[in-house]
Amino acid sequence: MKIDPDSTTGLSVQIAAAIRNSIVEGALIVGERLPSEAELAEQFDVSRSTVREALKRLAAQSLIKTQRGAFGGAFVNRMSYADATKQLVTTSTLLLSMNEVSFDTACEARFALEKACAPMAAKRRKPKQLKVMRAEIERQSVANLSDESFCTSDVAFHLALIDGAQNPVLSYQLSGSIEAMQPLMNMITFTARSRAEIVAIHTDILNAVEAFDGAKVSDALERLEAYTVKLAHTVMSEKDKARAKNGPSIRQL
Amino acid sequence: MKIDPDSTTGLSVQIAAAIRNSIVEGALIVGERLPSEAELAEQFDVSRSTVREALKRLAAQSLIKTQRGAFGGAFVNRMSYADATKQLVTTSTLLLSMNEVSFDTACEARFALEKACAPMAAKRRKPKQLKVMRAEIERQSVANLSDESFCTSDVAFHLALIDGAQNPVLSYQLSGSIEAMQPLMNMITFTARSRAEIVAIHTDILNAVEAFDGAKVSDALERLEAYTVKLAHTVMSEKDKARAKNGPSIRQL
DNA sequence: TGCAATTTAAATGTCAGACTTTTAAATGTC
DNA sequence: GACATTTAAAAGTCTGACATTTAAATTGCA
Repeated sequence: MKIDPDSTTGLSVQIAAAIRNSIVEGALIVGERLPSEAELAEQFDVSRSTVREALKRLAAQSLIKTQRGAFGGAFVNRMSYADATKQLVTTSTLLLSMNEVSFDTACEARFALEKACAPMAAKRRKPKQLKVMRAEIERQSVANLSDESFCTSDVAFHLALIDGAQNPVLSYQLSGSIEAMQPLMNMITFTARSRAEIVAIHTDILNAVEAFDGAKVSDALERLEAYTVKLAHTVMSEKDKARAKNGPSIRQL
Repeated sequence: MKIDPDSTTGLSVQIAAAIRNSIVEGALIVGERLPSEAELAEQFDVSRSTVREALKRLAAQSLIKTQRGAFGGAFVNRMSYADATKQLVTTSTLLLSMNEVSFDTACEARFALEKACAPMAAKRRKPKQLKVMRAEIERQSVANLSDESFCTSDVAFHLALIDGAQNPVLSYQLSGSIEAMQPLMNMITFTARSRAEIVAIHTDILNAVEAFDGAKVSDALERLEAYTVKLAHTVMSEKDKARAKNGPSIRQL
């Protein structure tokens, strides 16, 4: 673990990279305690603040966790599915919101992945997933639900569906593309009619999953994708019309 | 953007969260310059070092980039696909290496996603992707190639395949699951025979993609998955035997 | 002896202030 | 006008101090 004080890259960046490598390569294993900040400062021949900045970088990536007090310090963190999902959602959300990704492209990716998951989910689903899906459909049917709550429930429904595949890696990967789309979905105002349509398709999915019928799930997902895209286009073209009347917008989809 | 000095969570964590929210919610837009560290310190009523630690956390997530010198400062970063992919690969790699995820589970997830992508790739692929795939097959056929180089080329081949779908979001998502598996694949020693088998399947994929035949691509991917799993099991059971002779191992797959 | 309260020491967290380096704009010079 | 110099703003780094937290060690008491 050596760093170059004359490099143009900052010292704290180099130190973070050095420690990150040690973790990825297995030289530092889960739960292991790193040397104290003071010791690291001496080892790398930098000040304690520089070491701290490096450690904060690693903490932001969930690579380490710090604990205060005697016998505290920085410990290599076991990356949990929850940690990883949080990271993935933040990254994906920003990627989508900052890169003029069209709604259609994001939607296509999301449903392509979900459809890949559907047959497995239909085959392996447990009562637990059916229960969650049913509960979310109930919630979505409530009349006075806000658009945002509707979207949140929608996300929960689909996460339950993919959980049915009983593959945590798949759940992790998919949760990224599904949750990251929520800000985009939140832009849509759901009329009572469109909600009824979506709930109907969700019900089809639930029934198909319950019947272990993967093909039917895929079919329903395809319909849902088509309907979602159509809905988004309608909403967006209406907003376009409003924009044309009210002058240039501040931000576009 | 307010923080609570009496909270148990650290000040730099709170400040990072506050700024992150401003970015995610759109209050700070891409390219915008944050106040200088000194100004932020005054605004939040903390020391400059605390502000710096907060900024380093955000920089580690590619949310901001800092520039030195006059008219420098911290700027909201446009999350690029490259940035996002790097984050995703780091996270996924650690998730897989630290959580006793079975090879089969990771492999299943990876191929499920890739199969989802295959029909689209077959339909839309451009000469560019064919060219890359062909070049990588060439590389994989070289006799004296190291196992690691073989794996690297394997990754490049599959990335080219999914690029064929012409959906950058999909490419981003998939690159995570494919690249993150590389450390697991690197544990396998590829015999000349197994390499020949893999190259043969890759060639089938290339030909099917060239012929716009999505079904054939999916079929080939299924064979590749089965073969990969079989190969991994063979290697692992042999390592198990070696372990049984040589005593307990330090790390298991 | 056994347990509860207290002390202690080792860490991280925070602060304050100084100095270094980088960088672009402003200024000066030919 | 083109080029060199100065300047000022900002991040990067260093030093040293103090605050806070925490678990272990010690002490005190029954």
